[in-house]
Amino acid sequence: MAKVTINDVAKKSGYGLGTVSRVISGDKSVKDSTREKILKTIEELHYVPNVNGARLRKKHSGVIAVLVPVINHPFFAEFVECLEHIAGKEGYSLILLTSQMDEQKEEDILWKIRKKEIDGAIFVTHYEHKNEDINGLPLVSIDRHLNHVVPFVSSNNYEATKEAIEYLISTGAKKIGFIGTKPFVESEVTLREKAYLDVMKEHNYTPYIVYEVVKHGEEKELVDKFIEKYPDVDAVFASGSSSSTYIYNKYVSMGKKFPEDIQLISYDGVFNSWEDAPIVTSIEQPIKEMAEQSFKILIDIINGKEVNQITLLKTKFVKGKTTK
Amino acid sequence: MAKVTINDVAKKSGYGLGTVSRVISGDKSVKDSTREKILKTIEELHYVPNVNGARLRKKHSGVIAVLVPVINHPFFAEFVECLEHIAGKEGYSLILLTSQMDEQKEEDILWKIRKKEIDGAIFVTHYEHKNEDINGLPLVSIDRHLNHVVPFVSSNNYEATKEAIEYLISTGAKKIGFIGTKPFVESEVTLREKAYLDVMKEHNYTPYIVYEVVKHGEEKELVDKFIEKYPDVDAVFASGSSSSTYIYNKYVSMGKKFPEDIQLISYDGVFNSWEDAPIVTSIEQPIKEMAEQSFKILIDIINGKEVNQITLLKTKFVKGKTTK
DNA sequence: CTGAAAGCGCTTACAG
DNA sequence: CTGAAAGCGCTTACAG
Repeated sequence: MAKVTINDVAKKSGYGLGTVSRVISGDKSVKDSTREKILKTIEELHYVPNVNGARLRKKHSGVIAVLVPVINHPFFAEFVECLEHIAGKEGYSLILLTSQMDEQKEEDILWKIRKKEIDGAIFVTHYEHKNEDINGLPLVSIDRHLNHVVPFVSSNNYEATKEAIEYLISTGAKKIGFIGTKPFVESEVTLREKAYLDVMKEHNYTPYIVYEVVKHGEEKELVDKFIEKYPDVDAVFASGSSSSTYIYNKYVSMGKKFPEDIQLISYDGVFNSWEDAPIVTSIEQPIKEMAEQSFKILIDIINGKEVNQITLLKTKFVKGKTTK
Repeated sequence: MAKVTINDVAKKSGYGLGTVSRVISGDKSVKDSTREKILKTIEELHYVPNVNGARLRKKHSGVIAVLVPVINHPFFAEFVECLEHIAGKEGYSLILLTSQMDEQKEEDILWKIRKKEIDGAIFVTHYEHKNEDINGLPLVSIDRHLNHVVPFVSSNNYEATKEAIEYLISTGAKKIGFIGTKPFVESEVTLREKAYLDVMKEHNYTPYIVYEVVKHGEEKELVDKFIEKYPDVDAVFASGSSSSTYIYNKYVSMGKKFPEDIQLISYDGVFNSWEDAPIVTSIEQPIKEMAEQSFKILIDIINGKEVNQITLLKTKFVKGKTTK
């Protein structure tokens, strides 16, 4: 049970450790008969290569990290799940970090790169970073253009929101409200509010808006506030799916009927598979594609390739039962 | 920008690399004035220790892994989130693996231990493992006694379910149904069905049960099947919270009133924070404590300490609006 | 196609 | 309190 190393395999098989290493890494330049013998020895000895030796020597780890504010949230959970799947398929391990309970995690992820624990990271950052801290590091940002250097992946927030609001107008909605969690920092997500305001202005509609910074998991407060402040709107746009179920239930319990009395559209369109079919009309983000793209871009950066700084992916308008 | 190593720090500061290493690791035996000088040099050089050198030498990685079937599920998401928080606080990195899309991940996690990528793992295993594959590895299982060697952490499934069913009986329920996802393998979770059947028998009640193996995310099928098969029950016990919202909505849409016409209790009691307050009466698992315990046990194993093979944590009965 | 050698960047007894 | 040396387990030019 003493740990067996590549040296033991070399000795027992009668070959040099270079050759053993080549067999392990799948190097083509090894004679078939040699490979077979070495493979047999590996089996006999129950040899398992130690990754830390390899990582030290090769100068990369085959590990990436993903940072999200929270994991128990439909969008982030789905995103991380997709990413884990892709990373696994491509032979990468995935380290998970959540930042809402501990801001420090955003720093941690940078340090993990510097100390060679990971080759790079994909993050949904909510805090500020100095350029000097992030420049040159293999990073991909979701929804946020950090410093015009770190590439980011997002959805077409502006256009999608604009279309949604215009759709509401086309159905005859007169008093259209907006409920949104304001990002801690400048981000693509802020374009949802901008699109809303732009359309309101264009049509000479009065905006009814509650848009504040709250933590994930506390979106309900905004909804309650909105309903109290603007009890008589006839349509609501919710920027973020996490509150849409709550909004829906709230109006139902007030005796309002969808879509006759009130309409609702939410961004994200993540509905938990254990709930009923999509009830709320929503702008569905291409989460899987976002995960694929951000992974691909990160790997390209790691491999020194050129990458696009901006990647905006198309959302899908999914009609549910909350709009006319 | 050439990478700076511990040697550079030693040279520039005028000390040996052993001393530099001691400063980095916080060894007390270094003179204060020496420490300061070396710290200053580290700063000047922007030196960041390479973990792979240390890991190779120290023979452990400071990384653990968690494996769950899926992450986009209230129980697992919450569990992983708690675990990530604890691991981070204790200086461990956490690798995430999800197995439902790819069974192979369960093997992967074992290999990661053998190749020294991680020091150990906590897993919610759904597949079979040979004893020879897992014995001696630092593992903690959730909800499942794999082989009477791997320690496991679970909740008091049997007692909690028994109490819940008896509660339903005490309120006058006569036709009590059970909807559950059957685990792929023997597990503590199977005790929920056993408790249900035991109570039914004891009271001479007829059991109405739908209990089948389905994937996470496909629990709805069981619900639909149950309702079709037993349309006239007056109480339902759902083993697993993931379908309780669906069950609730389903009966409501059928025109039934909770708790007058039908009662509902679900195991888990995870409700998403973005939904309304707990509506469904539930048996709430102490997820945070389960994460803490499994982490602690894993670290103890890694450090060669003795650990209990069985850890059953107490659930909490949370009365909602779906029971009398 | 294969071997011998150098070296990745650390830590840890050991000696003083 | 500190230094010099050995070694953790690999990979990769280099030479043949």
